[in-house]
Amino acid sequence: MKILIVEDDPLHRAYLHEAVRAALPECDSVTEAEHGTQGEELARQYGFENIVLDLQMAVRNGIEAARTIWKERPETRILFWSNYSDEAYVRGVSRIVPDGAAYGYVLKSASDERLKLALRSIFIESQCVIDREVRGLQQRSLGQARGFTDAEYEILVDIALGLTDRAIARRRHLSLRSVQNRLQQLYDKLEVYHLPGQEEGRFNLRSRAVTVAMLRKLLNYSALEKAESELQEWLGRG
Amino acid sequence: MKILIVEDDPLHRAYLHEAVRAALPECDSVTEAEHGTQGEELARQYGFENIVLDLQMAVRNGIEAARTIWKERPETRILFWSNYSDEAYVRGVSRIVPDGAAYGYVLKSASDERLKLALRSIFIESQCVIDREVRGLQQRSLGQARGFTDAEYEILVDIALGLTDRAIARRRHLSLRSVQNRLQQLYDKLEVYHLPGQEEGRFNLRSRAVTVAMLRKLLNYSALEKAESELQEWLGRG
DNA sequence: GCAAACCTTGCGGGATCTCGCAAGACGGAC
DNA sequence: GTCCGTCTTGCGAGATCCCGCAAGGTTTGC
Repeated sequence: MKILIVEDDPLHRAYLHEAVRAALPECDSVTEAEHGTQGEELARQYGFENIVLDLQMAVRNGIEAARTIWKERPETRILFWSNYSDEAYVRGVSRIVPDGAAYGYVLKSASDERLKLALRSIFIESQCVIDREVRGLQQRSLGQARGFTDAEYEILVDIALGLTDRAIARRRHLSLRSVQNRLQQLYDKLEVYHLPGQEEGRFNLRSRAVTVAMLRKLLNYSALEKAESELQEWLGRG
Repeated sequence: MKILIVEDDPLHRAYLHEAVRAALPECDSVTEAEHGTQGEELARQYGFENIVLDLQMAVRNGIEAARTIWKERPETRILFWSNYSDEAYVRGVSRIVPDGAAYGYVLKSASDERLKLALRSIFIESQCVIDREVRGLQQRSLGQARGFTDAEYEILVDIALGLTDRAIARRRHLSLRSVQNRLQQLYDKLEVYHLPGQEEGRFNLRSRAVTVAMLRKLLNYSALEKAESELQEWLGRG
């Protein structure tokens, strides 16, 4: 059995290497990659079926890497190992998981024991292992109950990018009024209406919504980055 | 000589501990704290004069911790050890350094050798050691040349928080038109006017400015968080 | 077939934002 | 003193945003 580790930070990489060795004695080869792009190349070149992948990487995002890896080989087993349980990441991951693929999501704050268990479950048993804390988010995120619809998330991203109502309408093939409707819906859910302490005076809803979303971790830097590059692409075609 | 290490991540904490031991044989006691609050308490309780401080921490930000530590004891020597060289962090740090205090800023990506050198320079020689990459930012950030004025940064934060022009005017004791002037200035510097590919159509400048600032790392999550709590405080006094 | 819930769209009005034009205040350079 | 650059402020116009009201369409369940 061969395992590929893709992780930015040398310390974490070494730790992972050690953990894999300890948890999986049946593993006879551990390879390390220092960023997403290198990870993709190694995965393609040597056809790794078991990958441990960091989500936050400077050069190439874990989500981006996973997307291309899974596109070329959907049965690859991937364990995501991440610092945070931001909704933006969780949503990103669950968007790209192929049907029936075995994957896992473990936080870096997890104990050695949890990590070991996850490694064995995924790579030996092909089971999905999702960290408790992340699981909670996933439910809300996908189950719509109290969480965000795709439509709402989409428009949140659009205003975050700085698109006008008109531009959003063109991009999403909607009328102006529909865009504004969705915006109201978003504002409702984010509860951005009145300033907390004050009686009179309100926020600029559009900007406030984005910031509240960031503070609540519905949106984060890498989600913005991804959205921005998608926007650029759309503009190019537009 | 006693040294306090304040760092979230157990791996990095252990690495730092090791590095301190190796670089400073004259150091006879190394203490570890797991987050900012604990770091503050330990610093206060035992009067540490030499502290290695992580900037990104979940519980209490390194910048916040440093602020209170320096308030109580301005001659404390602090080495900031950080993942990123975001302008938001650099600006945050240089805002709170007391006059004449010895401090350092080293990136986590630095080599063992660089870290060791920095440790000795700061804690033994009381010299300031700023990482190359960070230094560049600092020049631009403070020297105004091509960088951002305090006024511009301030208004950037205000619109990021979702304040209206009127609210900003009240908060900063300016007229409406002055606020709008500063906004135009900000928009100029961030170059948010026309969509790149397109001929017609524009951005929503207000939202776009915030996102561009985030993408350029003039603003980041922890800066937003801090600004939000300051806003809440201001609203409370209202 | 009908009702209820949801989404989409149009219209219109009031608030807000963006910004050109222009006048005054202040400080530094000569 | 005088000139110049920077910052502040007022006025006003046009664009955009926020949103109530209301009509039509689709889906779901009875």
